[in-house]
Amino acid sequence: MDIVADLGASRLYRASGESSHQQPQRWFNTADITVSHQSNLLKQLNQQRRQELFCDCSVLVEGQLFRAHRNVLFASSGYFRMLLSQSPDGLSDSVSASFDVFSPETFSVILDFIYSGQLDLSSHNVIEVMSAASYLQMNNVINYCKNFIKSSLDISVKDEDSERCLSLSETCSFTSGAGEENSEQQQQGPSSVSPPPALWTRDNSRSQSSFVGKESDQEAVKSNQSSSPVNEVKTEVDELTDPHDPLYTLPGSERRRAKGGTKRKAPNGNSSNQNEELDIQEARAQKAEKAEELYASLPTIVGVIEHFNKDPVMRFKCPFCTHTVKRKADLKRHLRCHTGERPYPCQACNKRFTRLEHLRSHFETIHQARKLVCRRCKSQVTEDTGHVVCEGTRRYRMCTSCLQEVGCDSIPMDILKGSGEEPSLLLGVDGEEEGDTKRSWMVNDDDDLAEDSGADLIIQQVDDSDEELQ
DNA sequence: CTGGGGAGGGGGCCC
DNA sequence: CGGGCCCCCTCCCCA
Repeated sequence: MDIVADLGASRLYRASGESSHQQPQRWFNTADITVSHQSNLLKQLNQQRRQELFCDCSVLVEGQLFRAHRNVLFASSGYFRMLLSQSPDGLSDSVSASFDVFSPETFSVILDFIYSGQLDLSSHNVIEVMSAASYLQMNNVINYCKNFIKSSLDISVKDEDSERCLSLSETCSFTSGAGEENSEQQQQGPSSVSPPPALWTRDNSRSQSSFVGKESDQEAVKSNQSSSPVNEVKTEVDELTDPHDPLYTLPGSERRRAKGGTKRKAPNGNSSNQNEELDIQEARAQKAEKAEELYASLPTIVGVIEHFNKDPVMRFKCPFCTHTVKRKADLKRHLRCHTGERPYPCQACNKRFTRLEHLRSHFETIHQARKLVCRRCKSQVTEDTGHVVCEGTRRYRMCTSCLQEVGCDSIPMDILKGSGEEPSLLLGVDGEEEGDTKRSWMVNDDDDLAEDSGADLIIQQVDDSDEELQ
């Protein structure tokens, strides 16, 4: 039976054994038969593996021996493909490959996937499986893990497709076809892998964000510089940089775009907005929780050895991308760009940051007018000559002459309503610091105004669950 | 349309 | 290991 059109939508087989240039006698669709055949074949192979029949290679993982078929491994893993093709006569029957970079349990999950198409993922093993898959260059497994993680983190699809929001199930099993991973699929990327239902569609649109482009570029460069098999696997960071917060947890470009697009969001007040806020907060809390879970479950296998000038250097590999860092703490910091976690909210404007230093910088620049530069003429000012101008929660300095030119009349003096208090620094519950339609202005000659007026930076690392609720 | 500046994000590394 | 600093990059806004 000759395959005429294989793997296409219509699997057409010729019943006769004629060569292709001859007229076919009859055609029939054998898609069902094919699926059934593949399934049976895989089942047979799996049985053989379990009974150690015809197993022609062995894999040693931390002392535990796994028997398998080299052709199956070859077909499933880029790593094994490389290994087997380097060896002149393939792997010998003796122990052929050994790994210490992941656990036997993890390899067992992957081997089961290779032989069954079933990937037994849980929140406890997903990172390790993903990292191992990265090492073994199994893009489809990586993609499933990414989807799994994404489904864990992507919990705020409340806008257009809230029904597709998925909470993290403790354990789930993704199913694919055979454990194949051909080069076509690698090139086609994630879209070529059948996604778990309802997990995929949304974020494909995000994959074109510029944030992703930036990182992808960087990673591409880095991976080119590395000879580590781990780093040869190009994963698409974007699917994981899954922002769910409408504003603050978006990756840079999108967030700014959203910020610019919705430019100055309306003051809070109506109930739908409040509900939305609550949703956002809830989503944030869940995201932070999942991020913590991820951090907690970070396995030691993220450590990889790279060689610089033949000196082995221990580095920690990001399970989401090809980036490696020297220190685990740096990896944790880096992971925030994947998890979207922003633990440092600005008390003045509620903007959130991934790092304390960014928050501090933002606060000093935006809310404390620390820059001794006239905003209008850009000239250097001193604490004495630079008058602090307040615009909403935003503060900056203007030199005396610019202030006179602009005229205090043109600067709407702030509506303090006689309270004598700083209006907009009262925890900025209006949200975005520039988001007020009713801008509050004031000129203050007190250089220490910011410090004295309750505008101190209150550093507060939150778990997202209960802050901003007041 | 374009270039400059501001703001934010991320990496490396020192303390 | 966390905090902090420096640097670089990107994006957006605005003149």
